[in-house]
Amino acid sequence: MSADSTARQSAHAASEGETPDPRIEALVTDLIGRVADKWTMILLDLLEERGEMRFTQIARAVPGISQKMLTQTLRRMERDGMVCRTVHAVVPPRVDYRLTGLGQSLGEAFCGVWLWAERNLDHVEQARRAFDER
Amino acid sequence: MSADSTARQSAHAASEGETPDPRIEALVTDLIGRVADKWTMILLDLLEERGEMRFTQIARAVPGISQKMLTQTLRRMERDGMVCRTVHAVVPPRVDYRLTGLGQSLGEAFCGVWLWAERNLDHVEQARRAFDER
DNA sequence: CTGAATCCATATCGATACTG
DNA sequence: CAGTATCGATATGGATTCAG
Repeated sequence: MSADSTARQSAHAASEGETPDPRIEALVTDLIGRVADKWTMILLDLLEERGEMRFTQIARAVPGISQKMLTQTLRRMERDGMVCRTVHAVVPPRVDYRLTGLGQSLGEAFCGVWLWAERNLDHVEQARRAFDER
Repeated sequence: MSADSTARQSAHAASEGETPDPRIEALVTDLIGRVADKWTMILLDLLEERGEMRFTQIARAVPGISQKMLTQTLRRMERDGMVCRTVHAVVPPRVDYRLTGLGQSLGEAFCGVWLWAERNLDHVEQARRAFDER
């Protein structure tokens, strides 16, 4: 980690310990907080793998999700500029969702986390069992 | 994204659309859900930047966090094998926290997400304003 | 089919007070 | 100093119902 963009450097530069310029920290934190929830990440991964999908198709591909959370998550992703929503004026209604360039770039950024999770899954579960035995 | 580990491939291989082997999906999802919360990510970043830190030191370095959440997050990270907790038998008490190898590797995996957030912060805020004006 | 709206249970988090 | 315990407000998420 230890991000080395100019923004983050300025946030840590001044007096090192005391959160010198909280504004950027706060914004980044907020953004990550929004972006890093369970469903957003799953949808990001799904849409990157499968390209354009319609509502019901997504719902079927993500077993645990409720229709409410699906709508909510897609809306927020649309608002954040991650996905593009296309409404086809047909009956029955048909709405397609696909990642924008911004969404794709975020998906790529998260790729490392997915790989890490898959690779270290056993490791984490083992650590948990060891911890719980005390 | 589109993780290409053997685990994930097997999860998507069989019948492509219908979540063929939900077990691995569920575990990865769960793991990411735990790992990707706001405070965990911030602590991960902080400990990677600063190395070993003690409790109060961390609390001061993370302005928004409550003492409750700090303890809770550190405990969960310890349980998941991300951080190592060292209690020094002195008075007043002194407890040091540092990332394990597992924690470091996760921090590195998240580095890309941090950089993305910093780089695309303006982009996202602009997208939100555009969306909200409708 | 694609939602929006409502109800309700639970989880989360911050504030506060107390302890070894 | 480094926690634990508790309370209350708020957020979150699922189930259900209704609508264009």
